[in-house]
Amino acid sequence: MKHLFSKISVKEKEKLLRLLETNTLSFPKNTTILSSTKDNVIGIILEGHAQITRTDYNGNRTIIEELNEESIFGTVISSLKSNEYEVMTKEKTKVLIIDYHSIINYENTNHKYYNRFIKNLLEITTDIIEEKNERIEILTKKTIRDKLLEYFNTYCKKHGTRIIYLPFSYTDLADYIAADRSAMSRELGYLKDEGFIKTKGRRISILYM
Amino acid sequence: MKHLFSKISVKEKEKLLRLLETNTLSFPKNTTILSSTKDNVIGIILEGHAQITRTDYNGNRTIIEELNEESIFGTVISSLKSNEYEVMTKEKTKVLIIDYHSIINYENTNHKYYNRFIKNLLEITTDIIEEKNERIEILTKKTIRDKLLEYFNTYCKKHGTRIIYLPFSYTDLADYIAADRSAMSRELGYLKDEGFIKTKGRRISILYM
DNA sequence: TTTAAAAAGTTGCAAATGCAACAATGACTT
DNA sequence: AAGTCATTGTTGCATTTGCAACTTTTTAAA
Repeated sequence: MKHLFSKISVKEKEKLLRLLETNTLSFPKNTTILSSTKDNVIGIILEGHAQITRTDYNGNRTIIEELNEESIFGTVISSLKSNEYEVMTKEKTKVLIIDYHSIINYENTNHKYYNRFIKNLLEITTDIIEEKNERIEILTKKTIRDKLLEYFNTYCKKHGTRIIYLPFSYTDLADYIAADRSAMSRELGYLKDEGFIKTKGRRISILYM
Repeated sequence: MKHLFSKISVKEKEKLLRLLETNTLSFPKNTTILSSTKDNVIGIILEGHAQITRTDYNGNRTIIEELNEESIFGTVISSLKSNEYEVMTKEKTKVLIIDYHSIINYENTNHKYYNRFIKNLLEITTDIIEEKNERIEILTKKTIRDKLLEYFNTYCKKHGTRIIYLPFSYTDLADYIAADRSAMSRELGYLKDEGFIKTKGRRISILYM
């Protein structure tokens, strides 16, 4: 992921943060940083570790995203508007919060670093769109098998490989493709039986084609 | 949708387009403008009318998006990278194509209108992310009923109303929520029977709570 | 090393859905 | 007004999937 402050010096960064509506906040472990804000904000993890989680009406909590140092999150980026989502610290965490409107409404176009910042943000948002498109492509497939194959294809194309190292657990994969975990497990079993894939832990080898 | 050239004068716009790698192209009716480009480009319809379509392996073509004057499309925005997609003119159409990398790599930060352009583009991309998030929210629901209800809720919240005027056909809605059209039709029937909604053509009234 | 807690695999079964085929309605054209 | 084409509604049936409940395996913690 591109960085919000790339090509901006530490001094310029400090100036920039003074121009915008920002807050540097520290949170203890297991605290909610953000939940369903109407305000559009962008947050950056300065130190520590947090997670975006979702709690559905059954009370099941799933982890949507891991946030480590330099990770970016926010209402502009994720769908934090729904009250099912929250950003929660997993350890003592320092966060920089920037009001999105103060970014957009700031009008002095002479500040080089401000313009660079906007451009960095643009690059990040286009990357995010690409990720979302990939996921939508998967989610619109009608069977679990097709969802899995689409996931495998996208992964392999991107990494130029036939061996997949899942970046998360199978439980998370089931969430990602919006399928029941046990049903997905069953489907993976079929794919193995039919000789399309081979797995060892979170390593999946693609054998077809 | 925000406009790519808002707050940029006609003269500035012309200067800008000379700075960037752009092409103004005219296409006759029923011609393919773009299909699965490796290049990242942004296109703007200057005159005419086109459609983003998708043709699946069965040969079924669906319309993904209507493009009218000032509409923006492109590999950065839609998932045009898959060869299932293409942008096709429905009448004689004039298009402005801008190379995405020439936008990002241009480094002279003194041009006010260039910076404004980047900012406009940023606003557009964040809007797009929001749209994609909404769709993902729908697509991750496990039943057609839940998908429909999520669609209704999002629509109503956004428009502040209990009456929905579908912006497209039921056939398209089925595509949007990734469900079989007849199965969706059946589910809408149940929702009517149970008194949750009432429909008249493409107007849907929400009766529950 | 033991213990606890996640994660992953398995399976029967009921429910939801896709598919196919066709009827009905509505919109548009000549 | 007739005819064509797209959209919408309907229904039987086979398939897929979610769900629940339980086992096995893996990982992390004490």
